[in-house]
Amino acid sequence: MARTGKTTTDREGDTRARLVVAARDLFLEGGAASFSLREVARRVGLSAAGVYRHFDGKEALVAAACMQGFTVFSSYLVRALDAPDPLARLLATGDQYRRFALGNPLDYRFIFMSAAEDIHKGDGPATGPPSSTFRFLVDRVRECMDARVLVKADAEKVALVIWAHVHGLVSLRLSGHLSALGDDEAFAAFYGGSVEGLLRGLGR
Amino acid sequence: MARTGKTTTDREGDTRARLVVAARDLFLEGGAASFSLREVARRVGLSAAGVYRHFDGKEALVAAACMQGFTVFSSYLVRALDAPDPLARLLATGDQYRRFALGNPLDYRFIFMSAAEDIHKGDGPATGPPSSTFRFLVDRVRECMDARVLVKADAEKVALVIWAHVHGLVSLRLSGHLSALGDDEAFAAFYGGSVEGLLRGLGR
DNA sequence: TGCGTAGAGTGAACACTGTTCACATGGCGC
DNA sequence: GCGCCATGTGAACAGTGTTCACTCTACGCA
Repeated sequence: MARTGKTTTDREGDTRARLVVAARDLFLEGGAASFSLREVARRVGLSAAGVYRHFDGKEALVAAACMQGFTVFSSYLVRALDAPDPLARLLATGDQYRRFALGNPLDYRFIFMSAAEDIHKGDGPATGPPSSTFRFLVDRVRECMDARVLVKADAEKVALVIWAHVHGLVSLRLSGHLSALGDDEAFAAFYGGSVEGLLRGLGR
Repeated sequence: MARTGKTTTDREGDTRARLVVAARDLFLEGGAASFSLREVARRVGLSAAGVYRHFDGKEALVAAACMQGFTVFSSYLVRALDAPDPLARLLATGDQYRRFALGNPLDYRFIFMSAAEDIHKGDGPATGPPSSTFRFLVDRVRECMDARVLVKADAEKVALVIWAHVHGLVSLRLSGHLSALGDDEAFAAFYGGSVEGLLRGLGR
């Protein structure tokens, strides 16, 4: 059985890590459709069978490659904390979300647009990386409620509504259905007005 | 070159149609991942090479199979016209959209969650089946504006906002990220409240 | 009536893919 | 020094999409 946890020796961690970066490179080059375990092995100078010493199969390999997307995502989100007040931080959170999605479309697709069982399989409904970043949004919402800029309500449910709204805009954009809006800047403007309308309805 | 337009003889239309239904069956059984051109050919009693007399390749075959999803989608949407007044028709449109997505997840994924170039490739931004049904939503929005239940504004942009909101809720649900909400009925309730909040912000 | 042609369908082949198997090898602990 | 175990290998298997040269059959036309 392949080792899925932490590394034991330097050599093992070495080739495993090299497999992950090669897999990530290949994934970012052509997406999931043209992803090939054998090609990854080729780039690392390993036989195809050798990959199975480190990963349970193709799916596990691409999953490991995409896990790095979560780190990138977090690095975007955390910048929202620089904003001066609760409402600005909430809006900045959405802005960073949009920036991440448009700047890293393949990562975004994998994290938010594929069947979730593939990622955090078997766990409860509130586990896995997406939900850990979701808590970040809940905190921003609660902050706004405490500051009376949003009406008091179930912060988690309000956060879900905001998430769904932003995700809807962003994922339609990534799928090309909002291409009529123009370039990314025009989309950003549309996005801003849309979120504003939603927050208005949420009782500000 | 394979014939992509209308049928010429009965026999040709026959096997082409049989290929499409077999492809659709297979697609609905296992999704795009386990879809195989050879398996479709097998079910129809055709050699794999024979498929290329009717379709340009695997992608064209699954695209043709999924085109039927648009018909199903339209049959859902049109029921919204039974509602008595403009606002009810707008809300019913969203409801039917949600019902279609949850009842036909694979069709929904193909139509709204895959890269749009794969579907209406080469055409302008405002063509293809998704936009023809989008006009249905625009009409419902305009209807509401005429009846003063929504503030007058660019109906297309307001429709985009509503579409994105509903799509966000539905696609997060399909990806499993909203499973914490409970069963489909609980999700429907959440969905209703969410859309209500959005429309409130849109100036009702 | 016979002929030619165009389209439908075929099997074989090619170049891939993911996965498994028996086997080599090299470094580490006892 | 010996044995063990993780690491790695090549070969093989079953399957894939796609192409190619080849049949066969039905139809239009002289």
